[in-house]
Amino acid sequence: MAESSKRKTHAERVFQHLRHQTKALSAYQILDDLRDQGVTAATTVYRALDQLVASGRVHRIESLNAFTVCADPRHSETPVFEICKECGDVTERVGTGLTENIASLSRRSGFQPEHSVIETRGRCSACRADAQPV
Amino acid sequence: MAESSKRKTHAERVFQHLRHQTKALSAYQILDDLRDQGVTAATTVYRALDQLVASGRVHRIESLNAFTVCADPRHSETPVFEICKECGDVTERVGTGLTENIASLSRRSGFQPEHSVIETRGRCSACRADAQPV
DNA sequence: AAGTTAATGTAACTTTGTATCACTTCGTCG
DNA sequence: CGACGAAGTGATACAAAGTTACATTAACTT
Repeated sequence: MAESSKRKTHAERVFQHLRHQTKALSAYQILDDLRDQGVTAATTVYRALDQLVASGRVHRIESLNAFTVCADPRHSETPVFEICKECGDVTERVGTGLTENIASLSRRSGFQPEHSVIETRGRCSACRADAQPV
Repeated sequence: MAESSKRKTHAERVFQHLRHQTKALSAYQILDDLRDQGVTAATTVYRALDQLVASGRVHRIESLNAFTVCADPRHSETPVFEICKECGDVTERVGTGLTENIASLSRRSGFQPEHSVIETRGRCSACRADAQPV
């Protein structure tokens, strides 16, 4: 296997696995899914997730105790996660001015924000369409 | 005891206890604190918290797995919780237009929000003052 | 080859949350 | 009054989420 000298770490495997999901996965779910790729320890999964979150490639969804890939690691705006309570899909939205909104609130209260979490639960457009009355 | 026929439930004790805190408490912390008032089961604490959250008297802080009283159960705006990473105090702020902000984002994406969580981690004004350089 | 560091594993453990079933308390209604 | 049902509580066991401590292996350096 000459060409790809990239060492494949478990962190990379975790990332790749998350990329192919539309839902956020819990650490233990990831562990289960990756057992056949040689990931056997919860510790390892958590370490991988720590790195990935620290490097901004993955987000933790606090209200689900779960993880999902970052849609676009380049921007710095605080993202909003839309969590559909029917299908469970998680969608990241960015660039909404919410960061500034929170920051301005903080200016008033004297609080210095460093990291914000915005998660909203509801129904995604697909599920709304499905549930349309006759 | 004629006048107050109110039976004191554990839910009420949990609420009263939370009222006197500046930090959010975990369910098990509450359990420990209320043992001397006869609360002995985690189940009971969780049941109490379920009720209190459902009735809007208590909020769950997702990023802490902890609970705090609602500052003002009357309004319907989505609150922002400021969590100081130094002293741990949690402060609820309301009336910032964030609800509308998220709603307008949703209008674009077709998502129908029902409940939002906004939590921001940083330093409160008191801790900033303490840490002021010479 | 030896030494160092990064990656992984094992195992035990803590914290957080739920399920089940039993028991008590209390109001209500006949 | 007494039966009955609903609400409140507890004990126990368990499941899920997360951490700690320490050993081991793979890889990189010199």
